[in-house]
Amino acid sequence: MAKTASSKEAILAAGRREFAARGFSGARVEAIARAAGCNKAMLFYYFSSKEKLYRAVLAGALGEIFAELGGVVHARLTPERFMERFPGIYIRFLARNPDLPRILVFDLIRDPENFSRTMAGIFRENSEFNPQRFLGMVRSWHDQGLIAEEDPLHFMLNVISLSIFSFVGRPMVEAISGLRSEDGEAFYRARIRSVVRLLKKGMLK
Amino acid sequence: MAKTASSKEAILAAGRREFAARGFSGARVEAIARAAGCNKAMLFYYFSSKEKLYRAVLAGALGEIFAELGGVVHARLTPERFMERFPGIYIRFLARNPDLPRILVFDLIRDPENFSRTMAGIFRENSEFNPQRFLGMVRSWHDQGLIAEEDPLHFMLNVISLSIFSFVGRPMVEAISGLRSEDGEAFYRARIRSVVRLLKKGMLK
Amino acid sequence: MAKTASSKEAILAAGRREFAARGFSGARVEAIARAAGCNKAMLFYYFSSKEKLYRAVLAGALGEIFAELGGVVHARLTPERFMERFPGIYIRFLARNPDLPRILVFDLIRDPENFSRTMAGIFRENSEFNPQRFLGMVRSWHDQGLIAEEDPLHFMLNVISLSIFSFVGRPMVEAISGLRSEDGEAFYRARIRSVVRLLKKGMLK
Amino acid sequence: MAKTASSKEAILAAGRREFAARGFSGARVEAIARAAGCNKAMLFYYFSSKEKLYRAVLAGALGEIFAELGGVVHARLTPERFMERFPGIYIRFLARNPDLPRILVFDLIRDPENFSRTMAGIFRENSEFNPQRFLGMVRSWHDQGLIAEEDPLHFMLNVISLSIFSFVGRPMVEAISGLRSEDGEAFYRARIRSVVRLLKKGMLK
DNA sequence: TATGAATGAGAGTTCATTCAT
DNA sequence: TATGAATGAACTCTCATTCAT
Repeated sequence: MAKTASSKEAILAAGRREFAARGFSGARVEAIARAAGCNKAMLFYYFSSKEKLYRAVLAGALGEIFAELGGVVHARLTPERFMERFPGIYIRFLARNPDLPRILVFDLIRDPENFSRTMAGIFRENSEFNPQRFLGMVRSWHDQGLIAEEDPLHFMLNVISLSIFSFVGRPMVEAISGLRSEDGEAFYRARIRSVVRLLKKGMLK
Repeated sequence: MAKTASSKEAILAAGRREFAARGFSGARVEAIARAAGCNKAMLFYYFSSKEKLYRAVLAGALGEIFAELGGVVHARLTPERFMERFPGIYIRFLARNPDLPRILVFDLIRDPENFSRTMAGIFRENSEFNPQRFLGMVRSWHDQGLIAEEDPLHFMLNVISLSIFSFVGRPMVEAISGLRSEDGEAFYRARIRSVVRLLKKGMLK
Repeated sequence: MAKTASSKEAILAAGRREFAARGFSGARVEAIARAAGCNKAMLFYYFSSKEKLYRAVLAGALGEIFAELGGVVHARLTPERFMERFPGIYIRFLARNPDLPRILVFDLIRDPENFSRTMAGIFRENSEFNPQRFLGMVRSWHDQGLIAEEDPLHFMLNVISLSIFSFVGRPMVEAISGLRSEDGEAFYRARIRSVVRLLKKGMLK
Repeated sequence: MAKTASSKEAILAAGRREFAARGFSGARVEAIARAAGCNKAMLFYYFSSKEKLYRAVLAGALGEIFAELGGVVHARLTPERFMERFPGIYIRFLARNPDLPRILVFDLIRDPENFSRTMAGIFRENSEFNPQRFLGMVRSWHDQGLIAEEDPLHFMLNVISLSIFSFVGRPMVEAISGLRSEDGEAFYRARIRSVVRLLKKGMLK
């Protein structure tokens, strides 16, 4: 990487790519170091183990995602506005950072405990997105008769599933359908449109 | 495993569990053999490599899923009926076979090419579910003005995302929300209800 | 090593030599395997870690020593007879097995806790030498007015020091004195004579 | 360490402790530096290698020991006086500097050649203790019929073994006997008494 | 005199795979 | 069909040492 960027940052970035591509066990410390343009030993100098580097990468990934979410959620948000904006912001963000959903999903499967712990830590440190506040908002939407879904957990599962699985599941659906979707921009635009329509029509009262 | 089951079957079953829990690279041949109650060498005797055992496991998993799907899709299916039945069947099936979604998603990320190839092979051998026929059906639903989504790829992404991500994403949403969902049956019932309602209200015209 | 000897034995023997020559940290797993005529991985196959191999070596060394001691100590032993025979048997045994005192002393310094634990284990399994019985014997010798030293701990320290330090300390004394002692047999004979005389004259009443 | 002590001194002291506890190979340069309160690089700045630092530590240890010995040996020394005073002085000195016997014994085993060379160097620079003069004294004691042991090498081995092995062998004897000796002062007093009595009774004519 | 960052060689350990029986 | 022993390559990690400042 650029000589100006500190080695630590370079390792973190390279680790993110490698872990996203191969998962924790599949990733090679050697490959990460090479990609970061430095010595294997530096990785241990800064992160002391592959595991800890991985945690740092995961924490970074989650941190970015929730920083992004913080921007969408604010006091006077209506459910309509939320459903119009969230999928676009989220899907575009994941498209710009394709490693993120992979790392998330890999870890979600491999070690859910660790995932939860890391997330809890993120929320503690990141004041921009407050999950409790958001949950309260969803509940009040239901109480005001604005949305059909009364359980905020399922509300969120619906929203997040549609957004995040767009990425992971795309090859699956392509394989099933035999259709190759347009690459890049066109696909995301269509995807966002489809999700927004489904959410608004399906969840607003 | 049981002395009655052949070693080969025992290895396949153990492999499925191990691969689901740790992914391809994370899985250990030794652990699979031990769990199968036999010698490491037997694994190579029957499957000749870890990679080939993995492919057999993945093929088995996909085969089961599409056999299940075959039961839902038939000539006179209406979209309403499809949306009422699919999530329930699919979610309950995945709940009974929790290793399946994990293996799918792991492999989807790790090696999408292989995933597609394996799927294509499945379709060739498995006459019960014909994706092309199903796609045609979705298109005709749209042409008849029964559904809002014109692109069958996004139609399927919507349906599948909501079902499969229920499993993978549950710990994520629990971590965000701080809510522990009811375990097992109650959760699945609620999940199915929510997905069916969303799909019917959101995608039917 | 001989093809007939099992690899496990060969590794144990090679480990003893290597640990004696270089201590625990100085010893190289690679070197042990090479000396044992087998692959590094075999060492882990049988002993699972360098540390555990080391413990096995130490336990073996201690076991041999106490098996030897068991031969000297019996019911009707007089202190005179003990002092006449013990140094000879012990010194000759250590001379035949020069790795033993080195390993003992290395470990005594490095990890006294581990040393004690290992010894305790040896005594439990090795019925030939019963330290408690021997201690009782020493006490009764003093009560009968046969020996001057009333504390059995110091009695043993005296006896053992003179025997074991003959080996470790020899290069030290040679360096101080500038004298090169005769190698091998002649030295041991002289050493045994000197120790026996000192013990008998100095400790018998 | 203390800001007043120069870094060089601090490193030497820390090195002595670390080498004594873990031997040459077991000692870590990093740990020494940390214990000395300074940077790893400083260690190389002052001593240019781990090996050279070790030699400096060993030389220091031996120097202190022989400086101490110089005080005991003087022209008109009688063997009786020597045996009365030497064990006490030596044992108390080692008790005050517990790292010394460990380093000595570690090195004695690991690299006797180096040990001898270092010792020779010490004697050349340290006029207070002249081993040749002392040996002549022992020989003349024998010629005058004052002591039983005619070989000065065995005379010294006897004296030194009993003193130095008190430290190294103590955990061994405690493990054998199951007795925990009194800690500290009481043990040393008893040990000195026992050694002095044995030497005087056993070696004086 | 002091430091944080960097390095290369090599350490212990793991792992898929094969062999002899 | 089954097994315990063996292997070589690769892996994560360590460590003495050096460099730039």
